[in-house]
Amino acid sequence: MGRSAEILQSHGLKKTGIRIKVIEMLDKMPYAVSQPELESHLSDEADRVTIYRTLNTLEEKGIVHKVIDREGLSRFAMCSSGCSEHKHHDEHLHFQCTRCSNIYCLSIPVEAQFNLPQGFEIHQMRIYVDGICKTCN
Amino acid sequence: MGRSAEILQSHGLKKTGIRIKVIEMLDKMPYAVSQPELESHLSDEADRVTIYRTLNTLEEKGIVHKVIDREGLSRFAMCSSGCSEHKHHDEHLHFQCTRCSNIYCLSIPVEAQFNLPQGFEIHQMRIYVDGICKTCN
DNA sequence: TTAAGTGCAAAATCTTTGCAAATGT
DNA sequence: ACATTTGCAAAGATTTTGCACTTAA
Repeated sequence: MGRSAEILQSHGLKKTGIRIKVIEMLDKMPYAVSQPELESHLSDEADRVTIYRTLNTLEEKGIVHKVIDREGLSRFAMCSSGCSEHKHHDEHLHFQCTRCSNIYCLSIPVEAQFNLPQGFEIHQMRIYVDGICKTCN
Repeated sequence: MGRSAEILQSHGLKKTGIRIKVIEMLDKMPYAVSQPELESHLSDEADRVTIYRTLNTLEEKGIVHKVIDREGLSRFAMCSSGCSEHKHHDEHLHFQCTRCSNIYCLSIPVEAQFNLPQGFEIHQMRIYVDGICKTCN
């Protein structure tokens, strides 16, 4: 059984053709993929609505995570280990290239320091970096 | 002449009623305001389309800046000094409350350290913090 | 006076929902 | 067999565009 099928099975999801193809694509891509990108790769095999539903399901189960880009559009990437159904461990750094717009989820250690004003309580931090990616550079 | 009118004049924009009202509202609010919020405050005085166009114009001129929230929706806040027509100095910290969803643009010093992989070049960093704001706490 | 701004209608995107048909287990 | 998933159509939500009318300078 392939890695995609294993992932689905271990999360209690049916191993359908579309889910496997979506996971395989996200697994292969070094950056977060938008729904339109997925759609154009799967256009003859899957309906747009099914792709939306697949992505939502995979996100709910902690298999992929959604990254909102600079423009407010959703992009999806495989979760690193540490995500589960109800908690996304999503403290890595998101790098969006200003040239190709691709978002790379970089698993690098980040240290950040700041003092929130009185009364503010932090739960989670998300860091976005804009710049030029290794492919465009 | 009021502060809003002065801002418009100094950026070479006509001082229209709607623009003044939008700036006054953003100026008053301690957090970033969404288009729907503005719309409900101005519904009898301005068309939805005009609000969109006003916000875009003000953003282009460096008067307000747009913050994309967790859900990918746009919210707008007055720019701190340091923004100009072509460059938004937007390195402050964005705090979004998980309870009321309001986004506070906090002008506090932030120190962040990380090493990007070879070939990645940073231009700008954006930090988003999720948690509980001072009003909900 | 006249270039810019506004309102209305309509379109373009992106995303979700309802329901019947198809599919995985 | 049966609950889940899929496809299609339709609706929602957000944002943009076209064009005639209005307004600030």
